[in-house]
Amino acid sequence: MFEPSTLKDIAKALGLSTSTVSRALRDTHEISPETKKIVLEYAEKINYRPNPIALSLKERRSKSIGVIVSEVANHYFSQAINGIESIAYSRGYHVIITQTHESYEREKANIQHLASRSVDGLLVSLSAETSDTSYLQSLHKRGLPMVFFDRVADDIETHKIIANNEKGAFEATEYLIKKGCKRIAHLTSSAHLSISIERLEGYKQALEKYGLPFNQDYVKYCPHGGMFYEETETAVKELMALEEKPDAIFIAGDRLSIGCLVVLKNLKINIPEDINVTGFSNSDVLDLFNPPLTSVRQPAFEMGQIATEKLIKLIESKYPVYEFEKEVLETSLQVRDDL
Amino acid sequence: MFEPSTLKDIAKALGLSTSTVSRALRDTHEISPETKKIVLEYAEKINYRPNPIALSLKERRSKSIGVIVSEVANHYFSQAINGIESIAYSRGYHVIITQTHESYEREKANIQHLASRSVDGLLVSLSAETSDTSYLQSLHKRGLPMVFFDRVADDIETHKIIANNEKGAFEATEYLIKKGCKRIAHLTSSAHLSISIERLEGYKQALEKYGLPFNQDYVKYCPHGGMFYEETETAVKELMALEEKPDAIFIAGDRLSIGCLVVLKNLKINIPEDINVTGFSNSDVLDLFNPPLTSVRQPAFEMGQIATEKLIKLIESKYPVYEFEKEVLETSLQVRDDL
DNA sequence: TAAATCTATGCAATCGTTCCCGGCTAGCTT
DNA sequence: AAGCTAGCCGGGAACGATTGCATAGATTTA
Repeated sequence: MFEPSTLKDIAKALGLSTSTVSRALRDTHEISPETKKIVLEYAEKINYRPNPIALSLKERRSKSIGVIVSEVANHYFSQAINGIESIAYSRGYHVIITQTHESYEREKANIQHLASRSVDGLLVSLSAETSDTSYLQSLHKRGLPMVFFDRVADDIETHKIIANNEKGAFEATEYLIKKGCKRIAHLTSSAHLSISIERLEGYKQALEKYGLPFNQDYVKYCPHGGMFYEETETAVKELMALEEKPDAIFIAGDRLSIGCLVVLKNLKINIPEDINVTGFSNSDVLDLFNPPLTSVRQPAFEMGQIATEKLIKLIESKYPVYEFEKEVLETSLQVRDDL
Repeated sequence: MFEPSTLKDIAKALGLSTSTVSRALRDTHEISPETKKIVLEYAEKINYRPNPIALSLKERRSKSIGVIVSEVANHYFSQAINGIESIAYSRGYHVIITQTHESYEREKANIQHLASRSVDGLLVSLSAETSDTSYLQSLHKRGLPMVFFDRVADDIETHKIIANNEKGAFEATEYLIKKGCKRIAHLTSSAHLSISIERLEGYKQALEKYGLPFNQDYVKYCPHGGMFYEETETAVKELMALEEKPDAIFIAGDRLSIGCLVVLKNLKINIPEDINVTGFSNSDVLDLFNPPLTSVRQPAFEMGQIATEKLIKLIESKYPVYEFEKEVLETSLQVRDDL
């Protein structure tokens, strides 16, 4: 079943050699116009398509890039993926998407699977659980091109595309402060993630600017990025059990933001009466939420595009690249006040 | 850069032939235990991994399956993809996801790209725009295994996994009727999609059972599945411009349901005062919406799993398969009343 | 003791494609 | 007329892995 035609088939049918057929199809100058015409017409007729696997073997590249994200069911990542695809397909590259579900083990397995399947490069956003990136290091040292986006590994020298997390976090916290909140908690993903560190920093800076004290008890981490309901629930409960209950929460991630709203609803904690909330999210439908959630939005699509462009440039570079850039894109605060 | 080691490298280093090395690694009985040990240890040391591309060329299969959905940023599809991955990876298959964004052209391009990249099989959910499936037909005739899920092509003989759309639609409509609605509109995707036809049928049956008249003006199609805001907006506006305004809308899809809520909000049409709404959706956070949306939920994860199992069975079958099944899974009505 | 069997290994073809190299036949130059 | 070049084409190696067959030496058997 399903036996695609090969060069050899054409050669046999036309009484030519495979090399002639190959050259005719690739439009080399050393094939006579008549032969070319015959070959092209026959190839068209039997709908010949070169076998990409054979090509990959010969060219030692697969024209495909691997993408590692925590999950596609995340507004930020699904938008970033659209950006990635838009560039990749226009440049003739395949996109293979894998999900870590915030698990280090799955991340490692997926990436090694991709690398051994000969993807030409990797677009990586680390999982929440990942703190050890040595396996990535070794792939990188062996010359596999990779570009990080969103959640980057600081100890690997390559291109990185991130949002201005500090400023985004600053603005979100400032927004809460200007609404009159005094005790602002911070719910975030795992502590070693680059985005967690940067967003925490922005949060701290806003507190400092407005003369509010920083209280470590107000910072709650979710090592699994809120993949389990219980994780988020515990964090919220701990916050609400504090002697000095927070009057606001700034949330550092897309999944976490929505997860936190669910928890608050289930715990019958009302927004904004009992507590104010704002967070990072790229969801388009936050307006529909009750109450609407003011959010920090990242330029996900553009981040995906830029990361892919840089990756393809790395892949197609004739010489090893040693100059790497960290591109920082601005976020935007989407104010949704329940007036 | 990045030159993985090959059988030849090992053979040369150890003074053996590639065939011996190959056999030693595959643990054939005809290699002496000592040789095996030496080869295995050396392979381990240099971290040898067989080149999957060379293997694909030889075995004439790639151990990868292609998935075609409208978009991953859709709760139904992202859950289905998780189901697909869970089975595929456990069976050693790669998953390549492509998005059509409801466009026929992109669907065709993606599928032909996948087929020419030698995926071993296809998991297909048709785009809203697709009515001509002849290009799929021809691939199928040439022997490429494929399984449809959710949005199926009736004229292609293969396995199909769908939800009980008729019953789901019936229950949703019935729910609206029991709430007292008399003029129930139906907002749906493009008319030729299998799910549209089945859901319309369930809607009609509910109307009939409860003695309500069927009015064609109350049925609005979105040929692009609501990919553009304007498309949904126009449909809703047309409904609300009718002489006998509907007092409820039953919506036939995930994206459409959420899109419709956004439109209603922007048009300042209030739920449930001005109109009642219910629809198909697999979103986990509908509870957070204002007002909450009662929805029909499909067993997306299971559908993905079953489709993948059947596809792999097709792929690995030694003989051509002519007996195909249509598996129908039950939906569940998630009642969310704003009491 | 010679033949048969067995063990351990190497050779070479194969998958589909590209490309280097070399050969042949014109036609052109001197 | 002999040599040269250009145009056109085929042969075969290579990419990395598997595998049927051949073959070497060692061992067993009649």
